[in-house]
Amino acid sequence: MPEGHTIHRAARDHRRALVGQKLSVSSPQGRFSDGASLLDTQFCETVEAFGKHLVYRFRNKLALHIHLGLFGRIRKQPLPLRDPKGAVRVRIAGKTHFIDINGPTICEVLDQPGIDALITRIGPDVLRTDANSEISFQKIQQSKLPIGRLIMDQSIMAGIGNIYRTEILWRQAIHPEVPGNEISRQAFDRIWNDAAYLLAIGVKKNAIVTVDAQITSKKRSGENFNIFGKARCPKCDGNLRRLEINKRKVFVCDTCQPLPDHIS
DNA sequence: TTGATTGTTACCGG
DNA sequence: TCCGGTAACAATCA
Repeated sequence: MPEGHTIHRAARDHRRALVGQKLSVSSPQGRFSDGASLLDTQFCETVEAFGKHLVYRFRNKLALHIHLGLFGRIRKQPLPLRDPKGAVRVRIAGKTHFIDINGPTICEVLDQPGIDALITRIGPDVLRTDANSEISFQKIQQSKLPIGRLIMDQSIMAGIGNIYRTEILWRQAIHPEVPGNEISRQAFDRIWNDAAYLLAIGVKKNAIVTVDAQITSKKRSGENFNIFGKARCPKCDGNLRRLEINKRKVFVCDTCQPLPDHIS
């Protein structure tokens, strides 16, 4: 696994807690399909992420595939086991800690062909050093859809979510409604590189932080945004505009992210 | 109790 | 085939 690789929204030491350990994997609320094949005590060989998908590979050559969706959470706690809090779909217990996975939208056991199909289905992951960004650029260049939609399409490029979409485009002074086929190679590279930079920070801090300097972290979670959910642009102090792309909120500063003249 | 939300997929129709 | 729209699903918090 490439170093520095993300485990989406998971605790930083999640991997260390699992890899190489003898684990008991259970499904307290019976929600993963084919669970029986993983219920026996197993060694976890790797925990790897492909975009927002998590893959836990076990020595028996099967893998647990998790996608947290909007609401899923991973919680790690020291042993001894406690009662599950909320809807725990999977519980993984190691030597010193146990991990509860609450409310994932995908929770299934895959064999190798299944994993291969998953990796093929999603686009290049901005956090992977082996990602081929050229594939993403080609798809964007061939599309008239707004760039704000394209960079969040996980089959085009994997990793960016709704908050990062707004924040990256603001940081790179690109209006979210510019069509993909009007995005230059240079602009695409800035988006890709900024995404890789910000997501790596997110992995390290286990929080979404898109401001450059460590300003106040008055938020409980430690998260810090420039314009997402805000009223005024921190750069020009102008009013931000709120729009919707794909039924999701997007913020834009029309001054700092000008739309080309020929686009109304 | 209600609404909003760091997400994805399936399906339909133009 | 592409693209927009809608619905379904999920858990938690304010």
